[in-house]
Order: sequence, then structure tokens, then C-alpha cells
Amino acid sequence: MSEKNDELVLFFKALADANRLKIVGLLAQHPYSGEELAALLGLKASTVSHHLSRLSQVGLVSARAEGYYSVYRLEELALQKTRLLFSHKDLVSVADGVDVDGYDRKVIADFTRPDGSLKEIPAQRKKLEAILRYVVRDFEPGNRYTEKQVNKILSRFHEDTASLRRGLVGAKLMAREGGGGEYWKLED
Amino acid sequence: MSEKNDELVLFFKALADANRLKIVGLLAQHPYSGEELAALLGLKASTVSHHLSRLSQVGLVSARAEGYYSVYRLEELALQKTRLLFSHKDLVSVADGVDVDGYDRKVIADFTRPDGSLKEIPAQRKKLEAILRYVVRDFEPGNRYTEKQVNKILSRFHEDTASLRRGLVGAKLMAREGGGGEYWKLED
DNA sequence: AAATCATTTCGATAAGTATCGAAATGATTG
DNA sequence: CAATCATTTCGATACTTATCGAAATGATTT
Repeated sequence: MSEKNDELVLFFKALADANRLKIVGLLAQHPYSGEELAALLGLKASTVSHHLSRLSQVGLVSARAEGYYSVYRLEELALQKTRLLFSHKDLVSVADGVDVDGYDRKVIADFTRPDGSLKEIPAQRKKLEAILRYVVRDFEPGNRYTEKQVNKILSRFHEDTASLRRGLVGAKLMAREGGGGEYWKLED
Repeated sequence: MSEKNDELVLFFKALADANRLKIVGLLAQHPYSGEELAALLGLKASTVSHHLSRLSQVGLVSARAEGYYSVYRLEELALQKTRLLFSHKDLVSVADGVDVDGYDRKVIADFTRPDGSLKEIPAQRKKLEAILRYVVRDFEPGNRYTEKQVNKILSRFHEDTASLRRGLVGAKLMAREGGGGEYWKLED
């Protein structure tokens, strides 16, 4: 997950420099030695060496010895790979390491007291939904509850149990049977 | 020339950061508000704003107002463009700002295919010479080649190896020893 | 082995930038 | 218009890195 992303970041960093892009463009024509590249770009040999190191680190260039020189060439294979990189599936997987419950946790932290009860019931819909997801955890799947039992559980969180109860049903986190007033938790 | 490269550098810089990549991955799933992104990534709102600014600067994300929030979405068009970015021709043009061999580069871009082979052998003398300078790079200085070896190397570029071979000798880029038919690369 | 030439490594410096907190701005609701 | 909430801007800090010069390493020739 994360290591794969690091590799991607390194790849883009390798291309995120004007002089390295020029090197790639030059090597796309034909191989060059480091000395030639330095002359063409107006840079010192040590600087070019640094750039080539970053490029070869991600497999974009490779070197072969030739006389005094090392001759560097572009690895078009690495670029081919890049073309395939931007499929929707691969893009989505870039976010793999992300903690998707982060938003809920932040809202819960903002609206709850140390004992877990609610300081207030959020007015904004998105935050209310996060809080309702938090509250509904205290109900067990499969169980059926009377309205009185529901209110008792909800009262741990806030005195306005009616609002919470209506919210849970409205958010389709719980359901109610029309007549008898029995409630149960809905699964995702 | 250079402005175009700057744009490219900015584009890669926009993607050369782990958190921005995650944002791209998340927005590839569906739009998010800045607040949600901040919670998901464990960053402060101001930091996320900075990242979104860099991403929208290169057209990768766009925003639309929705209630209190601004909702950001990925511009898949910008990514499509990226796929086309790595054609041989465009790669070669990345080195346009480099002040040497500009003419040769243009000719090479015009006459070569993505794999580096020749679409055709130029008829005009100046263009032919530029192409010959390009071709001769694949010969190593000091080496001696039989005609068969020469033809094998030249066949990477064009099936008419005889024309290329005669051109190289005529342009004094390579020399041939009269009797035995051995060839070698001439230095500038 | 000594000399020569290119490349790499190292240390230093300057520029860039990711991140935060605080303040300013913008947008929406009451 | 006042209150509320999200976003942006600003100033500061810490980390990264592009660049250079000098020294070390590697490779080739004599």
C-alpha cells in the first residue's frame, strides 16, 4: 500500500524538475554521456550525476560503460508503464492507505464529552449523520427494541431522544415497523 | 518552449507529494469537500487548501460551491491529456529549451516513430545529414564493423540499409576500408 | 604503476515547500 | 444584520533538495 505509493511519489518527483525533464527529452533522442548532458544543460557534472541518480532510481534511465564515459539511455519501458498508470482502477487504489473513518472520528471527537455523551446534536446534515453512525453502534444487529428501550439507550447520549430516534430512522440506520412501534438496526 | 516546460514541471510537482496523490485517489472515487479531505488525511484545513490550490493550478481538480462547502472533483480530462504526454515526439520536444542541435532535434522528431525507427529517409540533403548524425550515434567510436554488422544496426532504423550506409560514408560520419569492407565511426 | 579523464560522494548553501496556527475572507442561515 | 461555518491567506518553522566545489572513486591508457 504505502510502499507502492512511495514509489509513485518518487517517480513523479523524478520528473518534477525542469533540468531532469530536459535530460529525459535529450535521452529520448539518443544516449548521452554525463559530460555531454552537463555541457548541454549548463550544469556541473556533480549536479547532473545527482539528477541521473534520481532518474535511474525509478528506472527511467540506465547506464552502460563506454570508454572513459558512462552512456545513459532512456528506458522507454518505464514510460510505457506510466501510460497505463492512469486507469481509474489504479487511481482509486492510490488512496488505499487512507483512513476512511477519519471524518467520522473528527466529528465524534468534536461533539462528544469524555463519557461519550453528546454536547449537542449537530445541525448540519453530514455531521449529524456521522454522529448517528456513532450512536447506532450501541444497538445490536438482529435485536428488536420497543420505543421505550430505544429511548433509554439514546438517553445515554442526549436528552432529546426523539430527535435522535427520528434521525436514525431518517438516515436509514434503523427501521420501525408501522403499527407496534418496534425498532431494529439496519445493516449496511 | 520554456513556458510549456514550466507547465509540465508544475504538473509533475502537483503529483509529486504523497498527500496530494491521496487526494487525487480519493477524488477519483467521488467528490469531497475540503473539510472531509482534511479529516480523511489527518491534515489541517489550511494545508488541504494549499494542496488543492496546487492541484487546481494545473487543472487536475475543480471546485463547485454546495451549501457551506466547496466540493472538489477530479478533472479526468487533465489525466487523459497526461496519457498522451509520453509519445516519442512530445518527449523529444521536452528538450526544446536546450540551445544545441535544435535543428537536428526537429528533424529527428519529424522523421522518427515512437520506437525510434525512421518513417522515411529524408530526400533533402540537410535533413538527411541530421538523420545520419542521429543514426550514427548507435555506433561506438573505435569499434570496427563488418558490412553485415553495419546493416544489422542500420536495420533498426530503416529497411533500406544500403542507402543509409552510403549516406554515412558520404557524409564522412563513417569510413570504409577499401578492400576488406570494414567500417568505423569517424570523430567530429 | 602512473597519469588521465569521467563519475560519484561529501559538505555547505540557498531556494523551495509542506505544515501548522491565527487571522481574514466568503458564503449561508436565522 | 448577526451568527455560523468553511475556505483562504499570512507568517513562521522545519524539512527537502538543487546546486556548487572539493575530494574520493572508477575506469582506461600509456
